[in-house]
Order: sequence, then structure tokens, then C-alpha cells
Amino acid sequence: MESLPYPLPDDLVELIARRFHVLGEPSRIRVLDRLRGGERSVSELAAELGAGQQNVSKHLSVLTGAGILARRKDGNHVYYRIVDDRVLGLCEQVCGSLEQQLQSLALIVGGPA
Amino acid sequence: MESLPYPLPDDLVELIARRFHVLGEPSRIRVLDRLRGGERSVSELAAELGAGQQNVSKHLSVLTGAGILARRKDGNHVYYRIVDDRVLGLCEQVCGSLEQQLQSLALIVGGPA
DNA sequence: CACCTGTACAACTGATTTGTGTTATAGTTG
DNA sequence: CAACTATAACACAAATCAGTTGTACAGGTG
Repeated sequence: MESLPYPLPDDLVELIARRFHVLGEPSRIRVLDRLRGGERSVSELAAELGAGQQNVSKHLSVLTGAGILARRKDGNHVYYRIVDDRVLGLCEQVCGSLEQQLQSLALIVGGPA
Repeated sequence: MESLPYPLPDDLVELIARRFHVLGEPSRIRVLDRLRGGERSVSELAAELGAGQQNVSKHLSVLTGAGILARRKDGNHVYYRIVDDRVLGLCEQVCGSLEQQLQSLALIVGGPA
């Protein structure tokens, strides 16, 4: 694990923030959640998420533009899949942080007996 | 590494997105970058980042509210530090993704000879 | 060929959020 | 009192999300 330069160059700061920003929308997290189970087409995602086709298409476009998803065309459908496996790791790490915070809160609220 | 429930509950989706959203601002990434080197006071950060005191204070408040930073009062100054070490891991992972994408692009542009 | 479907894209609206900046105030500490 | 910090209120600009509508393109089907 190489460590990052200090201070971070402005360009890199922007890229990092942009990546986080892409993941900072609940709708897109839900899309990624669905894609954990494998490829999905736009219409499948739209149906499962209860969202409009154009809207889902937009979010998929953002995620694909960020290099997180890739598309595969099969006949009349376009299937999206996760190509940047690390995003799932990111989500898991975030959940780990959240869990830890909840435990700390529980200690404060409940007290250590 | 425990795997996440499927589908992710809506509450968790919101929490994950919120965490990413907090990190999705360049100014806050810069703050975290500075805090990698250890504690900093508000005025130090404001000076180093060339931002206003109130602005820096707001960002610090957001990061602290998210459980990422903690404050320590020493006399006249308030020093902030990173308490959620995982955020640095997150940034490193993001940088890893970015690097990988750049390499893929280089392969496409430059070609494998 | 004509037609339907799935998808992408563009434009527009409306609502919301957010960051920055400014100003002012208040608390705390030296 | 002076310095550091937090907070609030306000203005302004910018981004963005959802929703809608329309369109265009490609693929499949009859």
C-alpha cells in the first residue's frame, strides 16, 4: 500500500472528491447494490428501483463515466455490470465505519454497565 | 470481512450515500489532507488553505458531525484530528482506482506496442 | 418494409442543496 | 481587552436531482 503524496496535488483532490461525489447519491448506491447480483439491464433496474427509464439511464451514465460500470449490448438490451470492484470495498469500509460509530454511541448511551 | 445484506436497507443506503457525500467536496478532502500530518487548529487550517475562518469551521463541523474528526481544546485554540482512520484508507483506495483507470487509458491511447 | 421495444440524449421545469462570502454575535481563554 | 472559535442569518451562485417530453438510434419481429 503506497502512501499518498503530501500535500495532495489539487488535481488529485478534485478527482478524489469527484469520485466520492458520484457515490454520494442514494440512487446510485441502490444501482450499485442491485449490480452486486450481476448484470442488469436498464429496464430491469428501472423496474426494481421503481424509477423512470431516463433517470436510471442518467445514473448509469454517470457511474459508467466514472469508470465504475461497463456496458454490454445484447440484442435489444444493454446490460451494465460493475468493473471497478473496489467500489464494493469502499462501501464495506464505510459500513465498517458506521458500525464502529454505532457501537461507540451504544457505549455512550447504554454505558458499560 | 463480512459481506453486506442484499438488498441494502434504505436507511443504510442513505447513510452510505451521506458519508460519501461528506467526502465529495474538494475543500473537505483538502482539510483531511492537512490533518494527515497531525492535529491542526482552525486558524492554521484557514491559513494553509487560504480560506475564511467561518468556512473552515463549517467544514470541520461537517466532518466532525460525520464522526470523521474529533476536537481537542487547548487554551485559546481548538485542534482537530482524524479519528476515523478508515477515511484515509478510503482515499487510498479511490486513488488506487484512479491509477488503474489511468493505466487502462494509457493502454488504449498508447497501445501495447 | 413497417412496427414495436429498449436505450440514450437533450431540453426544460421545479425544487432542493450546497459552497462561499459577508456580517454580526457570543463564548471562552489568555 | 484581545484572540480564537462557533454559530447564525443572509445573499448569491452553482450544482444537481427528479420528472417530463420529445427525439433518435439500434435491434427484433412480423
